[in-house]
Amino acid sequence: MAKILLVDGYSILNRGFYGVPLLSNDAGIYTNAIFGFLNILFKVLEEERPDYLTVALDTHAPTFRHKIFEAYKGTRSPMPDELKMQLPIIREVLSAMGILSLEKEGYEADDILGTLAKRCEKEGMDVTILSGDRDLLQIASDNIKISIPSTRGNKTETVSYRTAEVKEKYSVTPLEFIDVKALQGDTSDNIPGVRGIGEKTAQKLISEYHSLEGVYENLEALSGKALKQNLTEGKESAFLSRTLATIETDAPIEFDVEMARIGSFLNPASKDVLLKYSLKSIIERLEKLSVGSKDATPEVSIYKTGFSVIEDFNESLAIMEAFKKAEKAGIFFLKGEGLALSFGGNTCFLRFFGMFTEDYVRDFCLNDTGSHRFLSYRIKNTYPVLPGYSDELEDIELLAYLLNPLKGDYPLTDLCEEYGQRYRGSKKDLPEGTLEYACAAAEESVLLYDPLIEKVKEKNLYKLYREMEMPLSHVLFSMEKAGISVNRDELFSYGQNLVEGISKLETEIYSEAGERFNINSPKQLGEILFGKLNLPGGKKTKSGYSTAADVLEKLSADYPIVDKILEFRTLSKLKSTYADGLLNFIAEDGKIHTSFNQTVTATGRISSSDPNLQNIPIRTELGRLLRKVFYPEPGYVFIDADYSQIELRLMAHMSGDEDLIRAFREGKDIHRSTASRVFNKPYESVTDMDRRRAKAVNFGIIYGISAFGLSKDVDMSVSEAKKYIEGYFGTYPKVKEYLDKTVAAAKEKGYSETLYGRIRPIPELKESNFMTRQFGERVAMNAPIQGTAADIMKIAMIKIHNALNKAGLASRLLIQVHDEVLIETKIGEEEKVIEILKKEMEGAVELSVPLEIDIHKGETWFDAK
DNA sequence: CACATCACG
DNA sequence: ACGTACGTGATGTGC
Repeated sequence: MAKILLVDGYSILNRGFYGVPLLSNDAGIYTNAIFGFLNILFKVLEEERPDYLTVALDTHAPTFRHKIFEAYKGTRSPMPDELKMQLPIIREVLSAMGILSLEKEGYEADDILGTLAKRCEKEGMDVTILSGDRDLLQIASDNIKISIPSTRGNKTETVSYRTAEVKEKYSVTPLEFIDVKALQGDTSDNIPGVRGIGEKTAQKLISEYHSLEGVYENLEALSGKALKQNLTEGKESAFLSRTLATIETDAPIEFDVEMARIGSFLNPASKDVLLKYSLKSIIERLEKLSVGSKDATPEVSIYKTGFSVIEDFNESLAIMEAFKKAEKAGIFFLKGEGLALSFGGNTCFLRFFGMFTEDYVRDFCLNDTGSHRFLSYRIKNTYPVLPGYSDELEDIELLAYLLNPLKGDYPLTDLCEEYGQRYRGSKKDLPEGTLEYACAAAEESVLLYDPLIEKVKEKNLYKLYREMEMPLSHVLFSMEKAGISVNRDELFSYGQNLVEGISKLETEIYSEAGERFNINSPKQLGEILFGKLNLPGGKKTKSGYSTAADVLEKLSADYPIVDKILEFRTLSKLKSTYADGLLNFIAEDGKIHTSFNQTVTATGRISSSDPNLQNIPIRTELGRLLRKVFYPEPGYVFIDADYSQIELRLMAHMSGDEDLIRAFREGKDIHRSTASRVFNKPYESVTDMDRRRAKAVNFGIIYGISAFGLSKDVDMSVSEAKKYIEGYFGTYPKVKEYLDKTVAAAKEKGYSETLYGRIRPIPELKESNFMTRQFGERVAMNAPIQGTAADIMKIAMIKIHNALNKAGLASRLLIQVHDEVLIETKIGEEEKVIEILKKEMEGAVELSVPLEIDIHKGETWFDAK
């Protein structure tokens, strides 16, 4: 049964004040009441182990009940200043500790407690009210327990009352207790009662007659003249007192029990606050505090796989301690669930519960991890519980990726099979995201680390791993966590604006086709265009006609329907993938947090998914407008930096071609320069057409040249394209030489290599199929270029991240798009950020050609490009 | 689940 | 004679 602890804030604070000698911190602020309050609270938390906790406070305005009693003012004894000054502090402390506190103008804390208690009881919860006085006894029931602390010496004991205990002690029911108070009065609560009637008499009368009405109906039967007279004179006061004494149980309080769920009391904020008030001993106590219900699940459960799940605070802490001391241990964090640890041959899952939370683990369990190796699988996802980055962290997935980047994914079962380790989940991989999977990941991180690291060292990939991929994983984590702000309304209306165009084109297409069909179906579209309408350019794919853009573009001039189809495609792409698609990814913080994948691409590039922020439109005007919905946080601007022609510069460097190198050193427009040399024209006389063709050739060179590909791109004949390529190689013979050499080396070694030793196996080179082998050759030419560019950007990102941190700047890396980075820049830090970008990107590596970047600043991503 | 298409570098 | 440019990820269709 779920359990809630409701605390009468000021009454416990009062208890604390009088129970603890006056203490003040260095600043002369008294904190003894806070100290006493927290100690009583923790004591009860440990005893009761509730799931939920709420503290009720009084506002300082007069309450409804007291307003009707005119003598309100002046009767309450003044609060000592030393206590009064602690009232705001308790709010600060509770808030920092993440404890829900409630107050409502016009209501006393009692009313809040009574209301919440009854409401929670109705929902089937077990309720404990912690209060310093007995007013709350009227709320007691079988499910509502009133706990009243009493401090004797150093010890705090609590006395608890449910219905039975109230009856036993006071001989009245909880409800009758109101009437007792109505007769007896309560000076501290400004309840007058009946003059001359004290506790004993009041109890006796109500236990006999059960109510004020009962007492007055039987007035004649009472013995004692004075008593009768007192009662008669005090009748009006008695009934008024009852109103005053009755605690409201239906106050209009907004309360969702989940707001009250107990989390981690100890976090950076609460630690700061507690230190500020010299309450260090509270921090120590919190570190040992064990709270949280154990009702719901057993402390330890064991899966068939043999992994155990721990849900006991003390045991979790003990395991964490042992874990920290282990020389080598596996760790795998499962968001919202807990974490799997594996060391000393044992693997278990510590489930988050109570105050054993993500924050708690990071800030207090793993704060000082010394020099122990923590091994993980995709450690980026475990960084949330790790306090910082160190060279002692390891990631077996990155190791496996470096050894063979072709796979794209690295399931634990595969790795186990490849490196001869047992896998507890039998042959099939355990379902991802489960506690068992997490355990297996932690365990296999330990088992697979040695064989993997050995292989990595053997293949000279260690430096790449240690100095590039591991530090980068931390940078990527930081980027993912930061996220990029998106204006939801603007994104939505961007999508709405597309709808009109889409439906207009739709009807036009239907009318020109003479029938309705699914334009998004290439199959149906092909039938209409090439079957029914008989357009030229028939079959192409195995499943029928090709309706790809390059095919349709050739027809668009002659057939208006084709142009409309192309526009329809553009618009529906923007709508479904970008407008609608991105809306689904806006998190509660108003940001999109993409995943930057580090083990996906064959070349060493990073990829982005869920959503992909590396393919946000830019090439067309309409698409580009989408970038206006990406904006920096208030007080920040975007600064975007992109490498200029990095791949061609690398081609110049790696081939060593003097003419190409010179062109870059002289700062020439590289496509124009290429055109000038290849077509034998003065630089100034190069036409746009010349330049466009040269640009296409340059791209071809990077992609692994083929005449057919080039001919398709620039719409010329294959033989013409061949001539262009020959012309290019004639002009830049070292490039030709380099490409030939690169392919030959790849054929011999079976893989290509970047400047930094990153390898890409190319099994296609050994295939008998000519086509496949050709493909392998293009890959062999492209991978070192694309891969080296990726390496350089990775180096730059690490340096940028570290430089920003080291300079103490608030600006941060948000997005990487292969040759571009986007920095959310704090206003005022622009110059420093630009300086860092220039230094770290252009200076990431020394080549025979300069590396240059273009920098743009803007209020949105649109403006920053 | 494969395929076609198209968004980016 | 073959029939392609390199690297990604998301969407919608249709088997």
